Amino acid sequence: MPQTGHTLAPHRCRDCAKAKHCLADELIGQPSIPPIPIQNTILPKGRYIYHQGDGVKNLFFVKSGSVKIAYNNEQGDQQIINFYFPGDLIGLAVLNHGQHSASAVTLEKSVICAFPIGFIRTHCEKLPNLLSDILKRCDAEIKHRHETLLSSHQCIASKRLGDFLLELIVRLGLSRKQPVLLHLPMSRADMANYLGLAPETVSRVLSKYQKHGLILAKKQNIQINDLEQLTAFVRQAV
Amino acid sequence: MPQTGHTLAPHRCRDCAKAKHCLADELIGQPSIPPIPIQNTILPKGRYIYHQGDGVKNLFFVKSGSVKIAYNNEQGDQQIINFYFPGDLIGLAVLNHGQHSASAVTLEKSVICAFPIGFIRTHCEKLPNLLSDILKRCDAEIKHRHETLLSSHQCIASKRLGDFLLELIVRLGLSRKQPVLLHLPMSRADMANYLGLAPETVSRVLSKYQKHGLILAKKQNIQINDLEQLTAFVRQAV
DNA sequence: CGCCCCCTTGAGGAGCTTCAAGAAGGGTGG
DNA sequence: CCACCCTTCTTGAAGCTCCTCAAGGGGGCG
Repeated sequence: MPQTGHTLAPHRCRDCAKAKHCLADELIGQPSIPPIPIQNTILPKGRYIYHQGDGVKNLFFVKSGSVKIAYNNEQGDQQIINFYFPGDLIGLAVLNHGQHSASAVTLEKSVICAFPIGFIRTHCEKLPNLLSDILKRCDAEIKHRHETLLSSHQCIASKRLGDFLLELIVRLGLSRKQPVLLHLPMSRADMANYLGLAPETVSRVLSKYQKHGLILAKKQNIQINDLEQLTAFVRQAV
Repeated sequence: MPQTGHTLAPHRCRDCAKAKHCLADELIGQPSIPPIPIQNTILPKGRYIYHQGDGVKNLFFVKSGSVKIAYNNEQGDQQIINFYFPGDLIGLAVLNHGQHSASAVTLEKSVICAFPIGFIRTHCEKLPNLLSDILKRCDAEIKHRHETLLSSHQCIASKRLGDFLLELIVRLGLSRKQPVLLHLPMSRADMANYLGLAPETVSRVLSKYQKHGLILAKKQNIQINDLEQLTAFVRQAV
């Protein structure tokens, strides 16, 4: 991790309130495993966790805040690959790789935990749950990328965006008690880039939803009034 | 590998004419490494090498022919992820994974070589070149997926298709002496699905290229008359 | 020889983008 | 604390790309 953030005091996983939702769950109370040399860092908005091309040294656990992963090609065009939220692990599908295929940037003030890859490699055989958890997350990640590609090739804008909102509700573990209050840490431009749309189109679709009473969109905050109807619309749409 | 193909006689890498372009290159003449239990199979057109959801047991090397990788969602929609040609390795980015995230199907009569993953895991530390070759291929694969996603979100049909043709020329190692003769083993529908277009659009773009004298399209066979102009067009297009 | 599938071509229209202008919100400096 | 600015978001109008629907052509295989 670059020296751009504020590094907190050295960290013991057994003291971490989030350990249950983290890789480290299994590591707690394993006397045979040495303490993990965790870097626990608090980063402001817009800070790079790593840059595309950097060597892969850590897996990163999002404790709070949110992160976008962005790929840049030689012409300077950007493609946002995915967004990450508390409980997510960043850097998967790169466990074998020499360098990061894209950059990771915080979308808001975030606390990020760094796990040295070397440690995971060394101890994964003693910790079968650790490995199987990583594999499960990898599988989900790859499936997600296939799904989004399929969706961006075959579905209209309002379905893609609706799917995105519904997915966020699930991933953020929001209560389904209505109205659902959804905070979007990314800009309209980021959402649009991720979904393969123009920012104006994202605005228009949200306005359309609002006109039908499904949601109430106030910049970064979306209040979802009718989850069933939104779900029904998304299911039925192409 | 399913029992749907014709399994050739047990195979020794040192006898394989393609070994130089294969994982096995380094394995030849290593007395400390036991012989690889290679399955060498000849498959007709349209045969599955593996199905989505199957357990991952092998990496597959394409010795001849071609293969498409296709993801199917629960609704039965399909997304073609990539195409593979002689010299390519299938099953990368899954070295860590329990099951295949998509299906692999031959596009024509093909000879496919199966490397047991377990063997690779066991011996990769004794064979640094083997591992670094795999990592290099993985990196290229991930970068390729980012590029295609970016392209399908930002570029018009004729650029996407032109890029695809130019990429195939490079990947197939075709001589750049004009006219370049390019054989497309996949159907128009497969190309369209991969590029996120309608089959009719693929036809129309090829016709447009032909009208401008850049290519001569005869079903599966494309004769590229003016590689420079095609490249120039693709570079300049959005 | 005939069937079938794939490819091609045309016409029409839907959906999204682009361009442009205005509104709203957050941050900064006086 | 207020005024200003700048960025981001919204909304409108026009235009273009691509899709859908439909019909015709060609090659391969039985």
